[in-house]
Amino acid sequence: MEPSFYDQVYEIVRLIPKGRVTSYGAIAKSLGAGGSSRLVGYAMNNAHGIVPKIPAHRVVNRNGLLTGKFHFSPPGLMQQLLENEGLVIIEDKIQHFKVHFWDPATEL
DNA sequence: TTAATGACCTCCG
DNA sequence: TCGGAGGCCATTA
Repeated sequence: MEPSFYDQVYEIVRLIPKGRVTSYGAIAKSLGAGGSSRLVGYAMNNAHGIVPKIPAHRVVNRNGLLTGKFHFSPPGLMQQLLENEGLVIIEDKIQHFKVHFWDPATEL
């Protein structure tokens, strides 16, 4: 099976350093997909059965809002994991998001 | 092959 | 400032 968009997304998410977060659009752009931000989220949907485990909790939307937290079980797990990384989450939104933001296109 | 889906992003009212 | 609708592209059935 050739490396598909999904594999690219998985690899990028796994490269996210601890205590850092990124956005779907940033990942898509770094892959050269630009407008395929939805594909990143769609890939995360399949990431539940991917190994090694994908730190999807480090991937949020452009506003730093935990839009996909409801896909976790329990839904509060995503916030809990981010807080464990040293991040601050209030009302399902990452505080100082731009400070903890990790741009794969820049870091890589 | 066509049609439908989606953990988003951006624009317009 | 807040809310709603459309568009983007790859994967799956």
